[in-house]
Amino acid sequence: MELPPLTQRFVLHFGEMGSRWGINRTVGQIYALLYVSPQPLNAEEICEALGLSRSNVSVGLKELESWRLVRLSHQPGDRREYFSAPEDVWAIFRTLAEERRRREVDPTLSMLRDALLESPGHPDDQHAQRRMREMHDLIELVTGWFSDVQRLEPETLKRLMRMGSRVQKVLEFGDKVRALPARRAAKE
Amino acid sequence: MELPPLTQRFVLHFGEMGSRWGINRTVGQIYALLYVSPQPLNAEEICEALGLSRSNVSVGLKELESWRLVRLSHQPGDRREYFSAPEDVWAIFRTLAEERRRREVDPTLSMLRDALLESPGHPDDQHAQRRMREMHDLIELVTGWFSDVQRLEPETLKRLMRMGSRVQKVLEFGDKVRALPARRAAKE
DNA sequence: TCGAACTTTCGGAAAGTTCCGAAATTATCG
DNA sequence: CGATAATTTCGGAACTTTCCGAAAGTTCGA
Repeated sequence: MELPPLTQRFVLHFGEMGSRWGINRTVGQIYALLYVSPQPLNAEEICEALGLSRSNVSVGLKELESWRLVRLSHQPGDRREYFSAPEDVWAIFRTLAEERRRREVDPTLSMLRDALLESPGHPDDQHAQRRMREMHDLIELVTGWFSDVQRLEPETLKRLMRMGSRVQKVLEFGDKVRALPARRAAKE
Repeated sequence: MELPPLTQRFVLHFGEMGSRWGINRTVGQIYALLYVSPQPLNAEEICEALGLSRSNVSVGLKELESWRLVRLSHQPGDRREYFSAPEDVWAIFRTLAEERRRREVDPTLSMLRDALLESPGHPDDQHAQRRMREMHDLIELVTGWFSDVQRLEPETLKRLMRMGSRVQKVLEFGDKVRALPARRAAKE
């Protein structure tokens, strides 16, 4: 691997972090490289740059595709596939959040939904079910809110985030102004 | 393992998910058990309930402690340690978010900060650094906002989340009302 | 301070993951 | 329809993680 120094540091760091992110070192390195690369790269170039075997890179790219984190493109008069990360870092963030949700929370949510339909006989299971309901409600609230917010324009989202906890003020204020039954929030 | 059926399903599910969450099966099962258990459990009881070795449970509990996800308690006249999950599922959620941030994003943020102080010589590194800045700014914005919001009361937070994307409206509204230099947001 | 009750650490077997090179497969061009 | 370039799959070696039982360490009452 002979990359310019900053790029190298970035790539190696992502490789190390890979395990914590639930992807492996190779996949982390590949994505880091694509992310900072000024132009799309083909598989061979990735092997070259990172000192990985061709097959390993192939599998790594498939993995990244399954995360919807890479874009494919072609160069005229060249039938190799070229890979790149999306330009917009917010798009990457959103995809990551969506995929993580799909893999890490949806299965649990559906398991909880099923469990809540049962009528437990054992008293311990009755308590367990109450706990599951608490967890279920929290997850629904958080993920539902997340997908709402994800539909906002990046600019709106940025503005919202920069407000931080000052939203609270606005919220209270808004409440007072439109304290009319017709405009009340749906649930609760 | 002979747990009542609902509890059993919950425990097994968390075990399976464990790998996706970055903890292992055993740790997932232990936490699931503590979460639904009507009272604190000692290590021996956990072994018993889940059919795990004593040492394995010991390590698993240490792991959960390092995540700050378990509470320790004692029974009068019994010097074994009793473990439980916090009552409040929001507290669990917050701890999880904080720890994940600490482990999964802070190291990257600090690596990026360092990288942004350099003056890259290679042109590819100059591009790389621009990309790193984009990533850095996004992470700072998101995590900063997160820690702001985390300081809100759970009730306020719930209200905020139930509003979903309607916040946008309130935001625009608030903007119009207090369109005075003195109250402008700090950054932009 | 001794010993019983707990807890943790250690060493290694079993299981799982990563990653390579070779072989097989697929796609594209003449 | 081959020939050839590109990609994917396969089999197995190297490495890592998980998890047990045994040994060592800690804590606390008598």
